Amino acid sequence: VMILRSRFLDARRKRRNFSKQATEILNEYFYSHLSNPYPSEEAKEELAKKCSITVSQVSNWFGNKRIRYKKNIGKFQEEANLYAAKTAVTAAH
Amino acid sequence: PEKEPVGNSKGENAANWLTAKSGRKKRCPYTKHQTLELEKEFLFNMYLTRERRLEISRTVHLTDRQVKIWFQNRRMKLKKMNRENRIRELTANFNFS
DNA sequence: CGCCTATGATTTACGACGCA
DNA sequence: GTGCGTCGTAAATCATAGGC
Repeated sequence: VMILRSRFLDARRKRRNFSKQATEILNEYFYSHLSNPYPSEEAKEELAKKCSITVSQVSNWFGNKRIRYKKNIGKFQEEANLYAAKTAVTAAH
Repeated sequence: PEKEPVGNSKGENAANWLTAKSGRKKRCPYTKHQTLELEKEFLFNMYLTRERRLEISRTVHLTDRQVKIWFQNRRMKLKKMNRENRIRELTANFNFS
């Protein structure tokens, strides 16, 4: 129990990158709303739940993503195409 | 409750978000000393009178607008910390109690 | 291992809106 | 009308995780 406790409390100190699945979900939303990538509070809550992160973390992620995307669209082109293709496939079925 | 609605109703309002907000002062990180003084004052009271604000702004060499905004931001930070601490306590209770 | 970049979080600064 | 409140955000910066 003590080990679990300390591990849990450490989790707030040490930053952890989000899981691959979480990043996947966030990117899917971002690139499928590229004309206006500003999720509502409700959408943020849903994304947070699906990604197992907090709403604040969702906000941080979108804030970082928007600024970094627009600072260098070229760098994200491949990623954009990838998710565009992915959502096109899921939409067709 | 849609915030940040610069006009924009429902429809397609394409790549306007890519437009940089220009004319804004560049963010300038405050010194340790400035932050410490502001934090001390915040501990004393979260809200400033005009008098106190002017006084502080002189001692830390910031404009009174900067001090006002710093307190606004600081209050938002505190609010966020409280929000997340409550959630953490609940989660901690669930794991081991 | 050290260096480097990607990434998540935090810090300034402001516009939009509310209220007294 | 003015002035300060919150809220959501842009943009820069910080801290460090992780890859090479």
